[in-house]
Amino acid sequence: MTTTGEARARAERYEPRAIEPKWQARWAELRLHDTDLWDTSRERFYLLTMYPYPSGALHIGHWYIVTPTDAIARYKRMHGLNVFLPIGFDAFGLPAENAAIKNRINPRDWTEKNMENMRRQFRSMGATFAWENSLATCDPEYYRWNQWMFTKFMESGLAYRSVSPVDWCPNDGTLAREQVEGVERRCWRCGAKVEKRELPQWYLRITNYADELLNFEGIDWPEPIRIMQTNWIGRSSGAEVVFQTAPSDHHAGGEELRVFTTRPDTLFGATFMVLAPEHPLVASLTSPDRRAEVEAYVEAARAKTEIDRLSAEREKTGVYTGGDAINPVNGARIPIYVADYVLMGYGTGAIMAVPAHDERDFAFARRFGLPVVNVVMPRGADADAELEQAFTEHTVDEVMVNSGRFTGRPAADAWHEIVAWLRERGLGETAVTYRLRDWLISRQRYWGTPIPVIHCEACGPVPVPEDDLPVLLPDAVDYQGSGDNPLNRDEAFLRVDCPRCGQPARRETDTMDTFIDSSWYWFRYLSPHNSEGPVDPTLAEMWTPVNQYTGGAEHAVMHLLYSRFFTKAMRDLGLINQSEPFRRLFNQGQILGADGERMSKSRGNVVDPDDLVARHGADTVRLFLMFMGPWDQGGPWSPTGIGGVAKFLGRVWAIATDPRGREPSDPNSGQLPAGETEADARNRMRAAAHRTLRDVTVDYEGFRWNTMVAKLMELSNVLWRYRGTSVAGLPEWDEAVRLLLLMLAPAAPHITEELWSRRLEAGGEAWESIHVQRWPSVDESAVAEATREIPIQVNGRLRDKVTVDVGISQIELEQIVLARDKVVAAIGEAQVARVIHAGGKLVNIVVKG
RNA sequence: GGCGAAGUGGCGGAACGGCAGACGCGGCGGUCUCAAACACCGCUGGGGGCAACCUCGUGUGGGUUCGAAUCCCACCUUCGCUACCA
Repeated sequence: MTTTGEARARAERYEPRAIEPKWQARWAELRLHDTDLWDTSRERFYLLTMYPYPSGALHIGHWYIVTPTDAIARYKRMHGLNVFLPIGFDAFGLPAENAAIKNRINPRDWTEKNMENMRRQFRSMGATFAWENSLATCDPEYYRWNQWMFTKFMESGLAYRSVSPVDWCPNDGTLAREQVEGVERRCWRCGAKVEKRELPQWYLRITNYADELLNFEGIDWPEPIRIMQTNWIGRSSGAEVVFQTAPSDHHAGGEELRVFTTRPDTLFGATFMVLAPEHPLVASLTSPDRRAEVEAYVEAARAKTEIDRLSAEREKTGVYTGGDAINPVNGARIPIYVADYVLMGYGTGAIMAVPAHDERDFAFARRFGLPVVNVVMPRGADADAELEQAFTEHTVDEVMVNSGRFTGRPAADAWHEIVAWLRERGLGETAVTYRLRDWLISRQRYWGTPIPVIHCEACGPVPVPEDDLPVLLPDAVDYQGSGDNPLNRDEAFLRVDCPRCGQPARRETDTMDTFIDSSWYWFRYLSPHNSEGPVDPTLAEMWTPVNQYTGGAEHAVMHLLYSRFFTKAMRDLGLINQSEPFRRLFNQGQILGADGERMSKSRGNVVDPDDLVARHGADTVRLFLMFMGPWDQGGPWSPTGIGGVAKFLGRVWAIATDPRGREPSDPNSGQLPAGETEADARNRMRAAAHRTLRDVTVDYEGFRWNTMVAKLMELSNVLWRYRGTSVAGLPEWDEAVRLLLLMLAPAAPHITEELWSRRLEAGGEAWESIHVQRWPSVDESAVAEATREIPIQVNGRLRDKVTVDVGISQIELEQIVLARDKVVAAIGEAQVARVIHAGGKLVNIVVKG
């Protein structure tokens, strides 16, 4: 018998550091992953993963997204598809600028350096990106097309400038609405409390596409994302109703006051009205004796941050303006209040308040002692009962009360009848309102795409002519140690003549939200250096929509919604002719820090993949991330268990390189399992390999990596048991090893390539990468089984098992089953009522008594 | 408050109408070693039994079914998103 030391000296061990860089270099040299986009001979597959922000280094979360995406690419290539898997950098944005201010360096240098490091890291994981098609959004070659499209949008009216209250972060300037987070109303980037400011800003009319964005036909996206987008767009249908202001000492009256309501059936119950503090009619409605109070309230509301406005247990506040309105259905004179629970940005910024049937109005009425009039009640209820809370049910069996001519009508019908009545008199109409607002894209920051506009005193804002694009972002900037946009001080940048009238004018200094960049980048990957236009129409037609997109769900109502909008807007510019960007979307889960919190430098819980790779090798890290759990789940990072994956690869290595090796410390090593013949073993290996292939293929298709890896582990365990025995090295063994390597190749590309090349060498064959091999096909005859073990239940409880021929008839099976000792014992004195044969998989005997 | 997802061994998780706990970690016992690490072999949901086996078990309570972790109803808990949207 050999000693362990001798055995080890003989068998070469798996050493990832020795093989991974070698193959990465070889793949790059052979340009194995650059895609020939013009190849029409094969089916195309555009696989896209969300491009990263060049923060400096990849963290384990990037690996968690990219590793399986890369495995999909490799798997699809093995099916003969022409796969395009590009990567680039979301290279504009605040961290670069903040780093620049702090360290007094140029954001461009900082960004370039980070991208270089991250490219190295991507290569170290063996990712098969098409680097030839890479892009960085801070490159003028890229952002000039942001500008070009912006000017087109200006021409078509899709981009516009407007002065309105915007969310303002003291550090980061203006924010889009979805960049303000949580109850606390904090900035998504820096966490500062967000205020409201009144500023002239640029917007894109995403609301024009609200209805189209609600339609998800033809795209296969996760239900939760579709729901989130649907809720975010927030379509609600109701009616717009015109009230008139009532004349009084200080106000002439007769002015239209429009409100939006989803409950026109409750119109008779409107006992007061409420205007948002910003509403234009507030000033003229306010009576002299109330002016001081109203102005103070409006001023306070403006100064308040949203947090304050929402805090205090949502206690309702407000003041009476001294003005009144006339309810169009019954002529009632009702008071008009100002209150900040009504928002200027939604509907018309004014509401009719129906305290009996709206919780907020009810609370307000209670607080201010305003009348509550019931107008919709359950059939048979007391019409004038005093309500404890607002009655908001609106099902089928409510009837109208206190509603003039409509009293007694079913509430469901009255909804339409009242709208019809209003329509006839020109006092109202059905209307649809959206929660979605136009997209605020101005940012008072330097490191972004300059908005290509020139402000001329005579001509107003004028788009920069196409021939003058791009408006280059000046590289030499002086921050003077402040967060101010340095473009505001850059005279060379600012001074320009008006392209329309030639008079001296001034450039716009705001830059674009970086979500503009990411709203069309996948088109640009197809022709990143194209100087004719943003997209190459032929390539776009060939390759888009993207077949599969992978990335985090946190972008549900930001990037993923903007991208859909942009695709439609680009379609309407005639650039492309498709309406959706991503045919299929998969949202992987998020890897959290070991503490269960989101990974961040400030928390100090970031996991560095370089360390892990240095210790275990890229293949082990890749496989471990895939093995952790379902891909859409994510979870807290824990490295315990990575040793199990390393052990698995070590065994694969030993199986492939040393089939005759034995385990010195195992006395049974080299022996077939007790009672098993060589023929049994050969069948078993073959069956195991082909069953694994059948099942693993399904897992690959469904991105179920954890079970995929588990099944490959099972197959390796079968082979491990036979290693060193008389069947090791026989054709069945050899076939099983071959299949194991092929199935593992997309997930663990380096070790499989190494072992594959050794096989070819040993067999005297010329080298050909494992990654260009065809995915094997299942031999059904190997999978088929002659006998089957049938579990036997009595009244649903497992009592016995029996192995029978697969083709056995139910009658025969029943005879065998009922004769089994354990079954007889379990039945006892009882009577057999029924015998259930569950598809030949199980027998259940139902007994009574 | 609203919308959504999820609750299974000590842990990550399999199974998604038909043998609960695949696969792996950890733990326990053993082989090898001067020793440690590595590697290897065996056991490992709880309770009972020398054993074959019995019994209880998938957040809680009901229901449907021959049979429920899986389907239905109610509740509890956790995590995401949202937040006075008229």
